[in-house]
Amino acid sequence: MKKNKRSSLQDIADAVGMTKMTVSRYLKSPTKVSEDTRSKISAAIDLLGYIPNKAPDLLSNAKSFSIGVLVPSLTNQVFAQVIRGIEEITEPAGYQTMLAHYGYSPEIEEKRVEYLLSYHVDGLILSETIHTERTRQMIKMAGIPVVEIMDINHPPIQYSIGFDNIKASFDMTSALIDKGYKHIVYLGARLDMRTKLKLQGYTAAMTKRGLTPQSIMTDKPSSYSLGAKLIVKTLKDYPDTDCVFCTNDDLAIGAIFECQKSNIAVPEQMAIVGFHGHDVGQSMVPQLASVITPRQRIGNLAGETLLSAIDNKLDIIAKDRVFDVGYKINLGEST
Amino acid sequence: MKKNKRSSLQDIADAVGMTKMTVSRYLKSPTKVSEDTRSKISAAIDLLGYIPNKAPDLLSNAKSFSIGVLVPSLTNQVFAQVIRGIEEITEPAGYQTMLAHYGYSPEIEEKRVEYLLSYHVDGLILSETIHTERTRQMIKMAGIPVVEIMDINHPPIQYSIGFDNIKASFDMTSALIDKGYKHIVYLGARLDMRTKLKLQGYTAAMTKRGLTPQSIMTDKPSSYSLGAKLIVKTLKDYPDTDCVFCTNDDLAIGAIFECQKSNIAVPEQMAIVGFHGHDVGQSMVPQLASVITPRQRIGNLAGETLLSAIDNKLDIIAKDRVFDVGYKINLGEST
DNA sequence: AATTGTTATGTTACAGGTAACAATTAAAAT
DNA sequence: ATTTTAATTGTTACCTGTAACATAACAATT
Repeated sequence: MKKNKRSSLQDIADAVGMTKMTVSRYLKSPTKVSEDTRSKISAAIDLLGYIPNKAPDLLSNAKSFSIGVLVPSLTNQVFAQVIRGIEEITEPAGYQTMLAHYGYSPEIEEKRVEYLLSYHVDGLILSETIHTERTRQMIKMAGIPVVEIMDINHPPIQYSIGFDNIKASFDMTSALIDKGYKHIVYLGARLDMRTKLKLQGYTAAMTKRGLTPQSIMTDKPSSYSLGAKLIVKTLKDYPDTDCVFCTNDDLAIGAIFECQKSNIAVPEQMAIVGFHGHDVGQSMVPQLASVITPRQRIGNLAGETLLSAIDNKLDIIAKDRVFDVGYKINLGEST
Repeated sequence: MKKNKRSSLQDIADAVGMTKMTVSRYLKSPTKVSEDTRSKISAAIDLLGYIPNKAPDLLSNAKSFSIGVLVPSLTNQVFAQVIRGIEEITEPAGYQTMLAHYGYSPEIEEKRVEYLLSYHVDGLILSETIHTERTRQMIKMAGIPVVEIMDINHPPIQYSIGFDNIKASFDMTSALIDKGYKHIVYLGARLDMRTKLKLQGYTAAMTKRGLTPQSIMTDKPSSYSLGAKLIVKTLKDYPDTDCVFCTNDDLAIGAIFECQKSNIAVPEQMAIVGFHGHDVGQSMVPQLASVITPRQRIGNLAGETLLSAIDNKLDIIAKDRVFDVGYKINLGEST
């Protein structure tokens, strides 16, 4: 089943009685070889079935026309949209995306960065601002452009594109307080950096307005069912609660479903708020209050920045390495 | 910013006054070099920061310990779960996943297959049974194991793992008819093969029971909002409708939300049914009726089958190349 | 003292495509 | 007829790690 090795340029060349150089030329710029040769090589390729080989490209220091994209999770729709945004830019420019995920762990991220660099990607997009020391060292050694996305609270390695999670969370909390809520509880899952930043913003807003911050945190991964569990726990631990601010939409939607099951009126008895503005939440009844973040735009900008950096076109932006895309507060129908 | 080339084994070797062969030995099996050399090389690597290089591996015909996984879409949660299932098996076995998507297009799939093969993946998992001629030829030439997943209605290239979309759709439709629904409309989006197979099963069941199959099809990609639009169109085009069978959960959930907005009682006035059994649908109120498919299990089995084939352990299964994982009909609360 | 065994390291060759330069041939210009 | 130019193809060298084999140095055994 697997004996006959795939054919190389040499095999094609032998078949037509020429050198592989000529075959190489045929593939890269057909007009550089004679009409006659062209058709002979074409026939030989049809017969023998040539599959391109990336190995020599990597071996020489040629551009690989591939970029590495690292996201924490593939099940998280937020990143699916970011990826789409990236590829909208990089695909038309001829770059292949090498995608990997690291389950929110800096150690796994390190392994993934090594993996991507071992394939000589021309640039890297990371979804995190926290990295291991070796991750940073490898990136520096590789000497390729890097764009960090999603949060802009840490100084970037090179460029960063995202929004201020602390401020977003602060603003949403303030808006909820303005609307009259007094007992707002923050629900956090998967204790990654962004969850912590949002808690920080929430806490600051509550404290500033003389209210007591209260939170329920778990390191379990987010899911609808976890949202359901957390709202139950909230009602038990903090019976006065009139609003829950969830670290993401999945938790919030799960919480709403649970309230619907238990006949708790949303928002009359319980206001529920999420983060990011997922499609589900925005389409559902009641429409979920959420911090709407421009995921696709982040992807677009990350792609553009990376490509510009790869092409050394970034002297101008060099001073302005952090790009804030902002966010929008939507109080929806669930508050 | 990008002058200093990353260091090669030769650079490390030069730094400690040895040949790169010794450095190579140190990396692969440290005990093969002397204690003294070991610490010197280790120090040099720390200083110069060696990043592994896949190029020579690819160039020689060494196993790459990578597998290619092709999914139609990353935004589709179904495939996110399949991927998780695959990696649960392949990661611990030391294989890296090279992931690519092709937007339901056989032509793009062809490009992606070429891309993956150009990186010498050891095996391939495809989410489709329809491929271009060149895709098939390349796979044959490459001589690597291939597993096709999701549907088992077409004879596989080598192995296939999934379920019978026609039968699943037939069974669900029959169950709906049994429950008393008479005017069931099928809603289809993104007219890929599986949508068509499901329509086929639906049509067969309706016809068999003396009912008139009616469908609304669009080639737009599935989304919640499309589900909303389609239910509106259904009510206009087929006012008698008492049940809609959607080609996937996204459409169904969008339809339910729309009904909730328009005060159409689900299921009393309109029953709504989806396909796959997404978390959202299973958690929501009312719980969505759906064909529950074992996505993660498909991934697990695909991973296991592929690894076995890579290790040439599949003489036994060779006769039994199609694996049916089945499905479950859940009539939920939305019927 | 001569032989064998062991350990550590070195040498050579190879995988496949392409840049850079060289060579050949035919056609065009003097 | 001779030189110039253009078009086409060939040659060489290179990128990097490792398998396979070779060698060196020294310890252990007879």
